[in-house]
Amino acid sequence: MPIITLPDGSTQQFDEAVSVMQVAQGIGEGLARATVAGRVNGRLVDASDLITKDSSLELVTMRDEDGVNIMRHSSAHLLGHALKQMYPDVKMAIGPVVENGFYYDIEMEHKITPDDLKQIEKRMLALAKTKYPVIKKMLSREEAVATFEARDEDYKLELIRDLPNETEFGFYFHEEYVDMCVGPHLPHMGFVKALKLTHIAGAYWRGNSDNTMLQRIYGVAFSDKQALKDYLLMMEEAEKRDHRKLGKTLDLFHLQDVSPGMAFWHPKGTTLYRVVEEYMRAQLIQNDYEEIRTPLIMDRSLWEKSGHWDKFKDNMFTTETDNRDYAVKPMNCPGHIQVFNRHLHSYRDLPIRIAEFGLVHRNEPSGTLHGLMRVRSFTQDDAHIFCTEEQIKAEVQACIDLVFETYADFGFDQIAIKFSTRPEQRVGADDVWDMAEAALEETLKDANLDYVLQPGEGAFYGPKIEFQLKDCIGRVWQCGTIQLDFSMTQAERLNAVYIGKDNEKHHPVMIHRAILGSLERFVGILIEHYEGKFPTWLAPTQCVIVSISEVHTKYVAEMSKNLKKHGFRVESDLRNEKVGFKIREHTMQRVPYILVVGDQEMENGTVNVRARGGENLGSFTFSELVDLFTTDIGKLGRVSA
RNA sequence: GCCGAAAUAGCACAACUGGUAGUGCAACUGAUUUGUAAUCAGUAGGUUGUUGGUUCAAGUCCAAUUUUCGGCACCA
Repeated sequence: MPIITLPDGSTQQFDEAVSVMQVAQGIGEGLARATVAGRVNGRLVDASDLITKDSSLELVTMRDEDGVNIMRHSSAHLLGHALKQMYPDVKMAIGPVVENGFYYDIEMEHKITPDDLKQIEKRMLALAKTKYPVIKKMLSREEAVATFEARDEDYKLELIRDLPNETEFGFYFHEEYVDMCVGPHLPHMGFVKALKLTHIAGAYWRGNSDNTMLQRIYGVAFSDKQALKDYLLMMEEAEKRDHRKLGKTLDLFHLQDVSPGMAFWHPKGTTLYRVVEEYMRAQLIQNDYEEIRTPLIMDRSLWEKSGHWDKFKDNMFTTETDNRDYAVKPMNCPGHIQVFNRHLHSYRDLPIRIAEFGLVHRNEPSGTLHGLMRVRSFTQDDAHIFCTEEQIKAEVQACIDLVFETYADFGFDQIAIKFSTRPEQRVGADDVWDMAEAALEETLKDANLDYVLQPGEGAFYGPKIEFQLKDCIGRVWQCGTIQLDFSMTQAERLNAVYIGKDNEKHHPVMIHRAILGSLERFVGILIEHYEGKFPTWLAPTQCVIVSISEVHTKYVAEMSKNLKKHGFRVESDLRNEKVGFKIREHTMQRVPYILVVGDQEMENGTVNVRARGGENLGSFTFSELVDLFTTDIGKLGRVSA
């Protein structure tokens, strides 16, 4: 005799077990039609599921994000339904929900083409339009196995085998198609209205590169057609921000197949890169770091000793001369320890913070390269802090503060934090790892920061905190990192030493830290973040002086010279073109300020200022102009002053 | 590295089933001396990523290779 409590606090009593849908029908026909699933005592269940005891119940509709995700999940089944009709030999693997949609991994002879995708999508929508009911049945292990054996679903059978303790399996029947799933799913397919298959890709079975490669079909699905349209429009807008595209149109950098994964920086891109680097250099000085430079190529034995060779030799560039093997540095830490060890240190010297804009090379697998985001040659704003165990927390805290301050100056406030612990392949004893992990985690907790734990994802020498930023279409890129390392400084590794209070030799703790991470990647993210409309302090060209006719040439030259004296990045446009034409070009190049100079301005000793975005700020004298620029540049990229 | 797709002038793209590689913008030259998102006219520009093959004939078909794109795996 279940008593059901609804979200408004009202209760309903039933004589016997009742399904979610029946309760919905009792409340109203319209609500029943809209019901996708139920949330019973906080747990999502199918609309057909029976409630047997006293429970709270919320009806889940497509207005609920959970409802939309259920529809997405059922859309994956729908994809299976359509595929099986069109390609009877297809074997289904897994089909989960992802952000905005779903995918299904499948195996079959025929390689799906983009054209096929359209046909499959058409079939899916036609099937959905019939609003056929989805019927759920719980099957015993034997029945489940028999069902999939009859259908040659090898992958599904493997999934069942891997759940040895499970006695019952949820099966969802979509007309002649059947899929196994914990659910919940739609009561009928009429809820699927706004769906698009987006792309095909390869994916390893169970995410393991030793396994077969399957075909993965990605799709997106939304509650209604407008939401789908909005999403597709948003993706189009996002593509316009792509740093690879803007890198070309704004003449910032290019990539060329003579050097895959290594950027050629053009003058404008170099300026942008340099401003970022100089900002970081100023931060180093403020925060008591010492900047150094170390060799690009070092003897292989050093990398063997550090442990990098063992783990990463396949990804290291090497060279050989005079019968010696060298490796191009993939990290800066071994070099920094050489500089630390140039003389004996006292405990009084610690912490010692050694920084380098370190150019590193990593032979990343060819398939991973991606514009400036994943490259083979990049500069890290790297630093290593040598300190005592007592100093760890204060130093890590200072690093975290610096990360947030720096990101804020660049206009980022959405930052995800990950905390990664010991991996399987690692150096160092477990009690040392215990200590290192505890130190990092405590600092995160003390700072009241939300973070996601990633067990087993740490570096081979220590646990790490990672700071991640999103690119324009939601891909997440790691930028900053703070890693704790008790191993590299030990005698059997690179043997960094200081003399303690006890007059004995000790090995310092080393904190590896980078704020921006890879300068290349960070610049790429900046390009996308600002859509190339950089705040004035970053803009490669801060203003262009545009002459109206030839008679103004000299005045423009003088104005340009004076602005450059103040350190502004100025270009002049003296071309024999109409003003409208010149303004159009510089606007498209996203220059923050266009200064127009004609007879009037020359007479009054002023310039007419047009701000990016088209606003005319009016006439400015030279000193007013300097004030305007100085104030603007001083704001850096901060969202609020 | 794996799966799939793509590569044509500086850029964006075209060239039906194999039959003389085009268009727009940019560039260059000339005219125009111009007031806030495109002045007009002309000129030049390509061994169709590379190598090999099929064919009377290849941008187009086949093979290899390089790079790029979308994912997957990887990411010190």
